Amino acid sequence: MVHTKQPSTSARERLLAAAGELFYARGINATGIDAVVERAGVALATLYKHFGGKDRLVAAYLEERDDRWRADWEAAIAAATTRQQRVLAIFDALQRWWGTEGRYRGCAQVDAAVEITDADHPAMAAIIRHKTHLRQRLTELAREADAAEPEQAAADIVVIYEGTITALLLQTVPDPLQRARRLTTGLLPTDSR
Amino acid sequence: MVHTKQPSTSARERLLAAAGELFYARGINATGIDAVVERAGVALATLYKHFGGKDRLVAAYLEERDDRWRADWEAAIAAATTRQQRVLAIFDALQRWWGTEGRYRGCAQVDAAVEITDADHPAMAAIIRHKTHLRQRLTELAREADAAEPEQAAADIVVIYEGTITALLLQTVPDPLQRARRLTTGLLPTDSR
DNA sequence: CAACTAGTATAACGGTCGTTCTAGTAGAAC
DNA sequence: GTTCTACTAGAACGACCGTTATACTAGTTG
Repeated sequence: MVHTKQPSTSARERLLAAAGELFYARGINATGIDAVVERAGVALATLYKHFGGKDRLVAAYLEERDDRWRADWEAAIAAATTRQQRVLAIFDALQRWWGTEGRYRGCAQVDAAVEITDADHPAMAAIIRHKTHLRQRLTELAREADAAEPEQAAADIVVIYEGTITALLLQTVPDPLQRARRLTTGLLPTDSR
Repeated sequence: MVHTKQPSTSARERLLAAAGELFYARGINATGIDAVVERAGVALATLYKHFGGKDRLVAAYLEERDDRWRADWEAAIAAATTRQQRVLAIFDALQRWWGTEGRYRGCAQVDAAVEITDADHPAMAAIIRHKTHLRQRLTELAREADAAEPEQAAADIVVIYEGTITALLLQTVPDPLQRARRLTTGLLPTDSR
């Protein structure tokens, strides 16, 4: 049989897309390399050519997701009208992801941190990178919103943010996003507009 | 019921102890049944005799941990001096667990919810049971502390609590426990004692 | 004594895991 | 026209997975 059709997207992109769907939906450890390859419609050797192994594919999956998250978050920040709402925009972005995912499974980086126990795993760097940026960007936003202690406010918001994600995952609490916005608002000076 | 309590203490208990250590430290999916059996110093058939399979062993592991958590939490509540501090006692108990675990891996029930995707898994009931009790008990404590809306306060505290656990796991934030106590205190009326 | 119980040790089952290897094809570049 | 690149299909690997089965031991109990 002749297989002349050239794929519209590159093999690497389709591998990342397949890995993104399967790792997030079924978990990293429960998802075999064969399943990723099959969903991507790609040869097994191509995966090893591009990523060298499962561990590095997992790391790439987390970084790709981080990139997308940052873009969506920044979009939500840009759409906010007040400096206070720019801080709250993280929950707008979270709400969007929560509603968009086929079945919400929480933060991919946190999930990975739960599944991976080896500290030397290449995915660890991606997890730390994601959470470090989260805190730094929130600190900037809190400072712009005239928070008395921007670093402290940002750290508090991180706690609230992580709790919101878990609450959305477990469905243990009604309206966690609304709660998070209210709790966060209490940490910021009232908007001068 | 003819099946009265036999003095079969060691085998079952040692299986639960081994499962508790391995599942929590290495994750559920990454821990094989053989490793549990080996650590427990027990025959493989004994595991199947008592639990019928891995899924039910996982569920038993989560329930055993929930029992221990409740006991420690209640002890922390009993040790608190004011009604406000009785609400905050959940963070005393959390701090104790965080400091006691060899290596803290977050809430076992949340970790299990991340690893398990099948909604029919017997462990799901244990997870829901744990989180439901959490909210109900917090509601009682908030009511006793004269919170204006005990259910709402308890739900807020759950969000803060879950966020604290994730923050402790990822070490992404300084002093999450202190933060949680301060945020929670803001949700309660000042103590009249 | 005989039956039952709880436990032991060991082997085998079909299946999946991540990884490596061989061999081949289509198209672009030199 | 040959080489190079990106990809394909498929097989094989040793290891481990959860589960089941067989056969045996020791202590209790009727």
